[in-house]
Amino acid sequence: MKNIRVASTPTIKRLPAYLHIIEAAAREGKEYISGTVIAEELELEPIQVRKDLATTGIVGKPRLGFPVAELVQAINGFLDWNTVHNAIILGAGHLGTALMGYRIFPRHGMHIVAAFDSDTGKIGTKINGVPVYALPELKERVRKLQVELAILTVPSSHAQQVADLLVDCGIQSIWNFTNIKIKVPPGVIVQKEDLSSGYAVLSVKMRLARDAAPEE
Amino acid sequence: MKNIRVASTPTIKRLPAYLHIIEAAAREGKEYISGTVIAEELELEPIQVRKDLATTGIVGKPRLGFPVAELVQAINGFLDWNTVHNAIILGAGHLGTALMGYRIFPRHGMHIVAAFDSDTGKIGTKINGVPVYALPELKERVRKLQVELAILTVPSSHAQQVADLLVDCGIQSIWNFTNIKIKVPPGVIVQKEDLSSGYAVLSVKMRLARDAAPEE
DNA sequence: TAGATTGTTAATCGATTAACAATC
DNA sequence: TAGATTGTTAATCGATTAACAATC
Repeated sequence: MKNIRVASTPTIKRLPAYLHIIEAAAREGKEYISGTVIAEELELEPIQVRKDLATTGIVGKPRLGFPVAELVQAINGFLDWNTVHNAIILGAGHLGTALMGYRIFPRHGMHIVAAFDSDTGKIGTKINGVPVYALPELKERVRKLQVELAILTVPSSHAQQVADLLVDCGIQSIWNFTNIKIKVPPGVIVQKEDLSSGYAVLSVKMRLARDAAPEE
Repeated sequence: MKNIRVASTPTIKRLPAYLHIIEAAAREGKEYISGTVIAEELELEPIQVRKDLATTGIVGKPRLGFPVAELVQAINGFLDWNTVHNAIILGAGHLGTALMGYRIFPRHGMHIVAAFDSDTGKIGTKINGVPVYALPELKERVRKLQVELAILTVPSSHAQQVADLLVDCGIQSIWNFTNIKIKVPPGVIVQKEDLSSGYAVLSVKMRLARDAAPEE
């Protein structure tokens, strides 16, 4: 299990898309899948897919491609998606609720075991089977439930404040869905899910398309 | 208005974060902001901020920094966030509802003017002030409301089918929140918001942190 | 003035792409 | 066998970073 290589961030970001396709192939009973086929599906270059898959350590067979079952195992292993990680949601609004309902997360080892909100109407209820607690209970619940990851879906105005709380509770990893760059002590992992970035890229593409083909 | 430069995708993705900070500076009444200050706030290199800001065409003053008001205008102009774009939501579930409630979108020119869903319980109602229609009405509404952008928040299993519908209605830009790579004709812009990618990066970071500091 | 910050040009770094022998 | 696909090594491309003169 020690022959796990390093991979660049762009490579890591592409792995889930590969996994998605490879798992579909597995369900269809295919034994091998070629980098060429994956590349076509995702509109990537075959060489890029091969290079990326090389980081999993799985060797393919010329003419046939890569062994499907091994690849699924290796990618899941590389991403650590075979291990269970308990997570909590901070902010049981629509976004938080949407994430609680995502079926893929538990399939990738992420189990949302609790949500926290300041709305007394929600506290004590269950959303999608996930119990909603009040914030003062955070520390104890985190300890008891062995929470490793906190998902931040509170309003931006509360983001830093809640992040501070999380850090205080010993949370080491935060998935930040707010548009605030939160400040945390060194060592705490923060992954920012940046809607604005995506929208910016989209906006520029739309502007360029409009500029290219002016009026109708 | 023609001195808009090109910018790389990484640069475009950083611009909203810059804008966020610069607008805060504007609210505080600051006339100038230096690249150094922005860099510190975002934990980036000052040289990178300067390079990025150079694409806006705004020239800074040594010692002082960049003129705040001009930067705000230039970045918004570059991102085309001063122009109104009508958008629709496909799939009025929790994620769709969350997006309808985002206050930042209208501030960046994006107005969600309608939502579409197959749930008869939702059709005819308003969510966050946005009317929910049935899918068969799509074509007519798109035309009447002059919709430019469609936001795809349907279940993955329906993603391609709904995307086909959108293309058929003449939609040129799709913001895809499903984990499916949808197929569209050339010319149609698709921006994929990829939760799995973010989760993959986070997972690997967590694994590496764990491997680095083994057991406790 | 002194010195922090800009803008530009050059150097470095890293990711993508190309080329091609090896091979199932 | 023939040929599509792999894996490796090298070339290219593009983004980041460094260096530094110009300047407010």
